[in-house]
Amino acid sequence: MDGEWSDEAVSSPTMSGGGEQKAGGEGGVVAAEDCPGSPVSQSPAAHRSAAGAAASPSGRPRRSAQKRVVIVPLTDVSGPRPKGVGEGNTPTDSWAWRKYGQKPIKGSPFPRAYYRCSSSKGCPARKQVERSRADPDTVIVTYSFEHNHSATVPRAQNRQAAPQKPKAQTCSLPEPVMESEETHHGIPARPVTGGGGAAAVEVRDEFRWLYDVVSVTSSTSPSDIDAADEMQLYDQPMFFGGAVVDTAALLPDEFSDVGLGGEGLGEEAAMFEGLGELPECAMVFRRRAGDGLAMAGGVKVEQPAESTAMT
DNA sequence: CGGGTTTGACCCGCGC
DNA sequence: GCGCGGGTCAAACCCG
Repeated sequence: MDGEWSDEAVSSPTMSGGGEQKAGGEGGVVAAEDCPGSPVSQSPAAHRSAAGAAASPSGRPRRSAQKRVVIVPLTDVSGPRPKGVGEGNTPTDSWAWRKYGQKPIKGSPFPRAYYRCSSSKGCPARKQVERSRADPDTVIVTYSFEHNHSATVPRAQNRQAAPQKPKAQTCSLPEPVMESEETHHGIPARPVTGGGGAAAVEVRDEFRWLYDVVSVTSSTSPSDIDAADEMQLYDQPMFFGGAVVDTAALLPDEFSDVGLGGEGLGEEAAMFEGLGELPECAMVFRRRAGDGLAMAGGVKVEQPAESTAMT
């Protein structure tokens, strides 16, 4: 149902059985799941053992941590990466992410990349980036654990992250981003102002590696994309022009059943509270909720039953 | 020199 | 008990 594949939902068999979720059709969507008051683990991923142990005893240990799922339309984020963007991520937000692994996921043509917060040594914050198999145009970013440090990283620190990755791999990508895709998703690249730019950029960076994959499948004029991308990401307030979709949409068909167009602002509100680590996203949510942007450039926040319950 | 990315291998948990 | 899949760590390489 609801598509909460994160947290425990992830472990649900649905996910595995899921086939391709036809995303609600929207693409730009950002869903975030805030965990109930889960205390941010101190160092869940510190060690594999820790990870295993940290996890829940009965459910999925490794993935059981609280997770926030953010779905972003590749188009929005997808950018040929102008140039100083890193491959995996850039802390466009206040944190710096370091890629520590990438693995192909069964059933998904796209690999999943794993990132850890490099802003702080002991920061347990983790993030997983993968393209939605249902909507290759969208990227699913799953945030796990919260940062145990202030998001305010001195620009100096960010600086390294921002300009980081010039790697040549980028050159191989023809740039998959297609403007049409936006339309395709129904996402008119909404400029959701609000400082969400960071998020967008962040996503874009992460997608870099995704682009590779995308490029293989589809190709578009890099120039156009580039321009468009920059415009969207830079000229505009930068945000995922995404529409609000339910996580379910991105999830396998099974999840697509959901239809929450925007139910609950209350949930979002609650989630915002827990979005300490996702300031940008939080803003977006708020915007959507308050302005009613809803699918336009909003973000859908999906919370686990627990969260909802607590709310 | 430091930081980050990439790739491979290893380990853990779950399902059958 | 075995197999599969997922997640993380470690080593090597590259770039700034």
